[in-house]
Amino acid sequence: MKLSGGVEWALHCCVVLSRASAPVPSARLAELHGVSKTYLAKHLQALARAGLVRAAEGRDGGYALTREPAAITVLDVVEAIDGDQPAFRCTEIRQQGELALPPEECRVPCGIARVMAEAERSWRRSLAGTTIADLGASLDPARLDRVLGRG
Amino acid sequence: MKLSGGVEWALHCCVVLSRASAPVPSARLAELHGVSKTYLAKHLQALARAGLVRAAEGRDGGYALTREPAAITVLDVVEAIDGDQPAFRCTEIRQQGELALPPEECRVPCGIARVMAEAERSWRRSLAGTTIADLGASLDPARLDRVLGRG
DNA sequence: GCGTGCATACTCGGATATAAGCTGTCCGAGTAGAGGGGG
DNA sequence: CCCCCTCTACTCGGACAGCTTATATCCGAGTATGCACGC
Repeated sequence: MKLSGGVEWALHCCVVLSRASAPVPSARLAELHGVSKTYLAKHLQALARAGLVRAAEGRDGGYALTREPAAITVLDVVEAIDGDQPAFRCTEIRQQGELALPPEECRVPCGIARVMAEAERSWRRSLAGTTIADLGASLDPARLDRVLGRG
Repeated sequence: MKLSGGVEWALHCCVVLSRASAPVPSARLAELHGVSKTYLAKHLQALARAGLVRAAEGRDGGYALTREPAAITVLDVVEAIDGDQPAFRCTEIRQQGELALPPEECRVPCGIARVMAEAERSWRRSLAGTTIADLGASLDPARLDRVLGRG
């Protein structure tokens, strides 16, 4: 199991945006973090599709958060980048092969699927317990504006 | 994020092995579940490398569990198939680019990495709370032996 | 009748092709702002 | 002095290759069993 590397980039970008006083272009965000500009742009598009950020076009445009940082959880960002499909997908093996169960015994979900789903719920609940505001608390807005202003 | 499809196969196989009275060949396990024989064999090798099952060679050989089913957790199987590396790997973005932090401020792990690691711990803890014995409770050993005996 | 040796068929194990998804890149469409000209 | 038009430069957005990883497969090495033979 591997999480897309873009998740880390997107989280750092959201933290920066939460403390920025004006929209920040995607190329600028890439420079701030030392990552690929074009590839980061792709992930920012995903954040925009999920409704977490809004793109301002034209000169002096860029990305900005659509909500208060305290209203955006880490889970929101992870799902925007990595998709909201569960990591484990039950293929109903219990109904296949020689050991197949009759359909009347398959009204309730497979026990294996239940365990995996419950674990993912724990994972999501944990991620939803931290917001962008929490992560951005240690970032000095003055320092950010100074770095952004020079650009 | 996507979990290897082999995890589901491996879990079902472990449940069968926990209720079987003799070693079961990999080809037989594949027929029981209606999946690819050769590919399942690959995953069973992974279980053997992890020490969860033991392969008996030669005629009437096959796979058997090495421990009591109650001593094998779902997490053990997941890590055997999918690897024990964390899904999120911090690349220390905070130390790269124009917004890089000085090394003396990076003694403690990055806040983002901490959140992701804690979520994975919750996920693993949940998976470790169920054993193969729990999953196999609903499988009738008599029926299994009947299906295996016909082979 | 019993022990031994052998042939056999069955098992696993690793090395090998194929497909999918993530990673990374490029160029075109659209827009907000700045500057110049006219009223 | 104010308003309007144009022009430019900058932004995003989707379409296009490269590469690592997961998926699926094949064939060879090794071994426990069953049988035949000799004692």
